Amino acid sequence: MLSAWGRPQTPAMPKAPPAPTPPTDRKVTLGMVARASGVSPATVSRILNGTAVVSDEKRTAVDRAIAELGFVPNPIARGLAGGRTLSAGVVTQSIDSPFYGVALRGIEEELGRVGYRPLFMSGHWDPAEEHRCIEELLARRVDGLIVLTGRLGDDELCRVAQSLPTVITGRTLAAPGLYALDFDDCEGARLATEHLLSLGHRRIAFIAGDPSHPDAQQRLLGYRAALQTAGVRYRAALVRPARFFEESGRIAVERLLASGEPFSAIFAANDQMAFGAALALYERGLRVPDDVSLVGFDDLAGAAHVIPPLTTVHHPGYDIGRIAAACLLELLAGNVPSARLPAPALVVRASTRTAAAEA
Amino acid sequence: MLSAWGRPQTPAMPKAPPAPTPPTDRKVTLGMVARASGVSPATVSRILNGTAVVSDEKRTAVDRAIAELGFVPNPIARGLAGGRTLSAGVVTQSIDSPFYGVALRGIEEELGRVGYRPLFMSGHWDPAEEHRCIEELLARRVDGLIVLTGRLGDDELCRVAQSLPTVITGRTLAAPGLYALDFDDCEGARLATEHLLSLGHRRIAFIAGDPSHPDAQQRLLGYRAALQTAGVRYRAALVRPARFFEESGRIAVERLLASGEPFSAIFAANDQMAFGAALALYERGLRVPDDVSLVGFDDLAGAAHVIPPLTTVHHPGYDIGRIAAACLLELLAGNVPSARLPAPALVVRASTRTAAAEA
DNA sequence: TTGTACGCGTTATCAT
DNA sequence: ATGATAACGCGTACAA
Repeated sequence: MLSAWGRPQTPAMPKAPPAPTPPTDRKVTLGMVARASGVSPATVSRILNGTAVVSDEKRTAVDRAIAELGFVPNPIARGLAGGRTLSAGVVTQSIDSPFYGVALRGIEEELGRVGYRPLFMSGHWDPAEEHRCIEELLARRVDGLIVLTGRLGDDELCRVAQSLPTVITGRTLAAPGLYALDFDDCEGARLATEHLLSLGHRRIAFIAGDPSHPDAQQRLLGYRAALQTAGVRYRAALVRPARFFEESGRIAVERLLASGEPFSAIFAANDQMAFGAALALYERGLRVPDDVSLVGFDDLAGAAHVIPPLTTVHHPGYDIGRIAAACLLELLAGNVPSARLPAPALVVRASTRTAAAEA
Repeated sequence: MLSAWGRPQTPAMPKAPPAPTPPTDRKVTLGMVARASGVSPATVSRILNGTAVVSDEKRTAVDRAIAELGFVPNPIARGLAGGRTLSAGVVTQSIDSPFYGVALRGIEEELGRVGYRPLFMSGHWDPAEEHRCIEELLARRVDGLIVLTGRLGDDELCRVAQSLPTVITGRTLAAPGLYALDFDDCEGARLATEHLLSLGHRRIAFIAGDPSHPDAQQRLLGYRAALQTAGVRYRAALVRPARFFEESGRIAVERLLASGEPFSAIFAANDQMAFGAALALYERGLRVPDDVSLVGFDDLAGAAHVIPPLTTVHHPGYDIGRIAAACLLELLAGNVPSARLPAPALVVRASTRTAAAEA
């Protein structure tokens, strides 16, 4: 292995061929194909779309012409004439979000299987911006829409869905043209809290995320539900709002520490805040999990490789994207989707352990 | 702060208005605006595009009609007629890459300032796939192209640039219609290594990244250059290839440890591998920075919040995206871009310290 | 300054 | 089964 690095050598060329390079001249139109193969444009179109039965001889002639000229249909013209653009609008919250990123990948892959392309736009958790995104997407004549959670009103979503097949994640909602895919955040949070409780923790702090955020609300509910089931009193002083980023989680824990309120475990409403929480503890000389147990939520790609590897609730971003896209495709095909999201599952790693004897 | 969580209350509504909701009926065409305002379609078009001077009375009449009807120009039709789609193709490597993600955000923001939209496609570091992405983007008639690094041959890139304004990052290249934005990876790696050397480290391991990856090659060069300048012998046994992911970095360090080759510091060619390296050390009971100093490359969003906060080379992904987009816009406007990328800079955090006395 | 007429590349609706 | 012909919504010569 190392030898390739130790001594000079001819640069390792990537092994893919130097590009197939068909005559793919741009500007080859359907009309040119028609003329070249001695048929009418309509026939070429029919062959391309399988719209009608065409005689075999014409078909082969056209196929040959297409190959020889390197014809590529123009989606723009297709969109104008046929009303389909083979593209789907996707409203995400931030194109570089570590969680939604994998969802976008799922969407891209699933859509790509049938020639559809996603058009991504970021709403930044702002209803007004999300509204603008949708307007723009509508203007660009996307064939369908996927909205990843977001804060848009249910009513507006339903309105949009009337004119455009729409899949929404992160909420439960039913309307014509709309399909909702809800993840059970509450149950996930319950699992996380229950895990901590089963390890003997009783004073479990909760870094809650933005109170106006629907996911955050559900996770808080799950936390409270688990506490209640276990007969552990809910203490408002152990619950800290934050803003879903590392720094925010860190500050929340610093304040918690400063407040003097005792706790032996922390459940953060997402992994990023959990990372920040871990840092705050570290800076105070507190060790995870020996002094404080820590659980996150999302199971980001990095969660398995932080120190110590983070126990967290698996939030299947990739599947969410893939399934949302599959459902949109169903809607576009005139079918009624029936797919559902996987249930949340706890991933136990190294950031949690049994509680020391407690007061 | 906490009170909002502790007791029930009316749910905090996001403060944005419930959507402006103009009469925005879809299907309002330019022709309808023309009729409604008593002018010709051409005049409406001219007003929309500022193509010619129009009398004030007609202009106001048209503006009013546009507002009243809620007219939105159809980009599809615009694309067909005018040849411009107001969209730019972006070939990235993976839509969920932690590094390129912020670059995409930069692109999205910069392009959005002038009404342009990015069309993202993932090439997955495969020249054949990148080729397909470009074909698809060409078919969709994007006005320009941004390619984020990638492995496509220089020759093919130049060919594409002849028919489509193109900005490429991660290499130096000049051709008509093409603008290249190269980041000095070599210098960045030199800075990192130099930092370690200045702290007294002499046996510095290098987790190198994929040898076939251009960035990896440059970073190796920088590492060697710094060593040479300092008169420290290059040891092939301290250099380990890996694949730019956490797990890969972890395995590389495990092997390094198993090899028995002594070292007091590790420089990883990207942050993700550095995270993996830190984990491998942790699992062996080795502490960062007390036992081993660690430096990464990229300065990912998470680098400041891992334990301990990672010393790393700042790789300005956001700026790269923003600047690439700005350059493409220049190209589109017929100008010659001249922007350059910021120089690499070392960010010293808590993962490095002076070397203990060495053998 | 403004309007007319045509074209962009494709699909859809008629005929045949 | 196939071919004219008319949209699709807009930009742009060209003419006025």
